[in-house]
Amino acid sequence: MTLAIPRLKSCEDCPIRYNAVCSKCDRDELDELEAIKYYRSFSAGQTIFFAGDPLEFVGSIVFGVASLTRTMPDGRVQMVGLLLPSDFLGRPHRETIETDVVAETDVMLCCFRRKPFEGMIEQTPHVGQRLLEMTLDELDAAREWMLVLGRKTAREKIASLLHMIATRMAALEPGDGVGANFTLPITRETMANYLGLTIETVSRQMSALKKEGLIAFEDRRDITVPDLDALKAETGEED
Amino acid sequence: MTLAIPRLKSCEDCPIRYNAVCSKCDRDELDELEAIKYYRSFSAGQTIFFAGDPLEFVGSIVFGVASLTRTMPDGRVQMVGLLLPSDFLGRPHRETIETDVVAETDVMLCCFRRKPFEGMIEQTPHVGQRLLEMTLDELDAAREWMLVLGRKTAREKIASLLHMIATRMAALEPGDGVGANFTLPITRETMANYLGLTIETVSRQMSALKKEGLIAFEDRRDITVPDLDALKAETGEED
DNA sequence: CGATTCATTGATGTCGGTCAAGCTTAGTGG
DNA sequence: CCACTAAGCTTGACCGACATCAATGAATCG
Repeated sequence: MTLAIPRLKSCEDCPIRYNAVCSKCDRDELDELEAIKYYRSFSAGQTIFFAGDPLEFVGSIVFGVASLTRTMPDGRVQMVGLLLPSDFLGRPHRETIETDVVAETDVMLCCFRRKPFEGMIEQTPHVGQRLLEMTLDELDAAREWMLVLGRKTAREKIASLLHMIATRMAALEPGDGVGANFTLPITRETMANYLGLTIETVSRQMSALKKEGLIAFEDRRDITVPDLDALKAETGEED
Repeated sequence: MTLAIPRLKSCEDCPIRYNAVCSKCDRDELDELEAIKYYRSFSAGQTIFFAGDPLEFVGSIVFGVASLTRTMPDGRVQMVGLLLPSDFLGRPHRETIETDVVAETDVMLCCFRRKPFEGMIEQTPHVGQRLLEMTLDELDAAREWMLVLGRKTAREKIASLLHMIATRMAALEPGDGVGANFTLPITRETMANYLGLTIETVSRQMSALKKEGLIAFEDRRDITVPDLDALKAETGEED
């Protein structure tokens, strides 16, 4: 598969200019970043990093979706993060990465070699500050997800995932505010790995939600949520 | 209950001077921090913050153990973080806190009012840099925990928790490197809330591990692990 | 048009939850 | 000092939600 890489002439044209790790940078700082950045593309299914790999670059998701997963020696898999456009990939000050990183769709990354980027964290305050904000947000999201994994039923887990994706997708391209339409960027297996379930349970709960009219889909990937609040009520987090 | 608050004359005497958010600060930066810091103590069982409270201060655990928990409307509880000495409490740039924070043991905090502290993050680079490191470490830990919650059996969960506590406690006061002795800072109920289990299951698995000699305890709180590697083997993360 | 991957659905099994009873320990007051 | 209480823990009996095993269907691709 070949990937059309949009030619981004400069950071000013970049779709994630005002959300990514560079969003607080002024003109000068951006020039510095621009000097060390390069783009890389991955097609759906490709592994970007294997757990244990030396972490040669960090960067931002420009478009596409990537997942972070951990695998146990006996093969059990748990997804521990889902990276959408503008999310940051990698861990400054660490020599290796401890999760697999997989492109769930075609992905384009804006990469920085790790060492020079670490230098920039020390020297250009706005990079470090933004990265701190983003990391704190991700920590909040991870803790939210711990509640999902530890205490929710299969049905609530599915509803939570669908609601989260619908909400995050909607933030990228807003709809009418009541319902939502989106293309699931992940397979049933990936959903199962995210939710700590089996694919059979995911399938059954999707069918149940469909039968009850909370979601609709024909081809398993294009999901319609007629009423986001009704779906939210199934997540177990409403009063 | 009254709490003996050790009089810490200055940061130089502080037990967490070289681990906490202040650890990279030089003399001048430390003076600035010292000007806005104050100590607060909480006795075991006290709630430090309720979810939704305005976040007036942030700070470091000087001694003791605190937990972060989320509660669902119907009462289900999931612990999402365990703070040991030197860990950071609070979220800069957020007006409210979204988890309950409870002192599991007597706790002493080194507090900074949030607003001035946020100013310091912008102006004294070593505070922000250290906080970024610590937040990235916490994110790694949260992701590790997602694997525990999503994919491990009850037995593996218990072994993982005991191994984690034993290891972290040992780092604070090292033993012989093979076994470990420690006082569980949390009740069975808190363990259950951390692991996404019920207290009955925790109790059963503790009894099972005890019967098999992997752990030993008389009074439910003082745990002996004769062989940390043997316990590790029960976590499911060994080859 | 097979071959392959992904998803759905059904039948059965099991791990951990629920319900319930009893035990241990610590604290309180007579 | 001992009775009384309450909180925390343990253990057993039973049950149900989700996993496992298995068969079939739908979509994609060479």
